[in-house]
Amino acid sequence: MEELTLNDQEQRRLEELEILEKAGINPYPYSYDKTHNANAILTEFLDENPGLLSNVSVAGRLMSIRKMGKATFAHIQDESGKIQVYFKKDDLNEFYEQLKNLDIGDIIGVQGYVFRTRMGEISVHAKDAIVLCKSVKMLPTPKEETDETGNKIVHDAFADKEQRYRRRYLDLIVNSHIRDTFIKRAKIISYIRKYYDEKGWLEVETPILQPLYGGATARPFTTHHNALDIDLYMRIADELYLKRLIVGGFEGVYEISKNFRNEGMDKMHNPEYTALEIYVAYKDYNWMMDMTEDLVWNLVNLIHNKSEIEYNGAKINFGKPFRRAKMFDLFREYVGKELKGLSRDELQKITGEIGVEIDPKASAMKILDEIFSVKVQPNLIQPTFVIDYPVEMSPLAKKHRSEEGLVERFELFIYGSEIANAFSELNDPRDQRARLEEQSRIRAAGDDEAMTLDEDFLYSIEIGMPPTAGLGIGIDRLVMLLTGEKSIRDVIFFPQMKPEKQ
RNA sequence: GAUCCCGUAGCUCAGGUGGUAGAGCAUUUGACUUUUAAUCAAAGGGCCGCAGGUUCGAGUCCUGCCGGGAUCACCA
Repeated sequence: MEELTLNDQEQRRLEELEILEKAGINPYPYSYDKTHNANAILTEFLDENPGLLSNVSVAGRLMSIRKMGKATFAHIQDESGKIQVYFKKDDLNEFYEQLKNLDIGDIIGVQGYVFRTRMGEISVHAKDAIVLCKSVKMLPTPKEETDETGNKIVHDAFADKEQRYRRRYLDLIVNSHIRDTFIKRAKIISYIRKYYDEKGWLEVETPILQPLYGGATARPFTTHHNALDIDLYMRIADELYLKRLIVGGFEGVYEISKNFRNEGMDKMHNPEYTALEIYVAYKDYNWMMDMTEDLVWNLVNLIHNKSEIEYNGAKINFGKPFRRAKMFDLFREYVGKELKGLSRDELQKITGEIGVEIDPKASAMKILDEIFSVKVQPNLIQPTFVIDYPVEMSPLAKKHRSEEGLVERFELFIYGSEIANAFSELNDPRDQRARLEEQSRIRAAGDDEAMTLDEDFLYSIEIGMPPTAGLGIGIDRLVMLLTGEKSIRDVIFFPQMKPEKQ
């Protein structure tokens, strides 16, 4: 028990528990035969033929009780929704007496027939009922009202975000609509699996504990393996392992992986988050763009049954094809200047002119990145593939086939947020070694986010990787977009929170 | 990490210039055999986030700390 002292209501519930037991009732029985969920009853009931549901059993959590002497109405809530239950003293012997020992929050099973009340609500008339779990703590108790226009008004909603995140189970019980967000999340992930599996690509698992971390620029979590007495890092990306599998002969592999990044938290970042990465041999980034577009289009239609959605007041149209724009063209469009080929100092001068603040020590790459995120990115509301990045920004991407100084890379932006990142994967071992060595120099110069040099990965590239297209998608952000949620914490069941200190 | 705002009953919230802690819902008792934010009558329930300080007196003023939210910085 968290608290040593019980409040009066907790004490009372424990007393009720004992009363039930003394009456020979097990408040925690082992199973219950449930024939229907709440939603099934509501959809299957026919006023012309109520006999169809003359004997059903439902089970769920008591969410409201309205006692009227010798009759009692209650709502129980199961996974599918709520159903009203009607208890009539004459129809129930000892259970009606036990009703006074039940509270909101207890789980019960009810068997009886379905009917429509005078007030018009489809309800289960109880012939028998049983306690399935006695709750000994109070539940936050919102009340719902339906106004004349049919809108639901919730009173005293359990709205404290901190409590909602820390005690997600309460949030799920009481704010039942948030359940939908997580059901959609599960649908999205399972659709992605189906989409890839049907194409014959293999879902794989690669190490979360890695002796060297790589595949992205980010600070890792460090942990320690006792038997080996070595430090290990929790993965920041699975890219380097998935490419090893392509080297090994698989021609399409994907992983839906938890990545861990030791960085700040806010409504777009949780220290652990879910990424999808996929690598397909003999393909390039153009092909991957088509595939990404098709996948995202399908997901939007899966969730919304149409290809235009509204997010935070903005209409977003996923009609194919998505806009495709070269990075430096976007700079011309939104900054009004040609930034291609400019030196670091020239870029810095421009930041002053256009009012973008940068770290005075920032590299040319970082300055470009900063200008992009301040001046360009917020304008990319409609789905936009930004393509062809400077080589320095992308140490794992293949040099552009026709444009000097660029790589074949795209990122998909929607509502100003980066959803996907992909490239024609670099498979020239000489170039790959040179790029990672350059990263090591940057790292040695003090940028602890630059990539580490993974000799085994280089070895695998030296063995030879076929031409390959690779893609990463931030699943949490995609789910946010598709469910309309504004904070990553609302699409993760248990977001990271600071521990509460006494 | 920085700035601003917030923390009072199980939940949602009130508590001008400091003066014995409030409401609605929830809970308890009673009435009520088709109610629905059920209703009516009565009752119980609080380390006012934590710790200091100012004061005769602090929920209220000051300082520090803990937790949260928003914005910014880093990142996906």
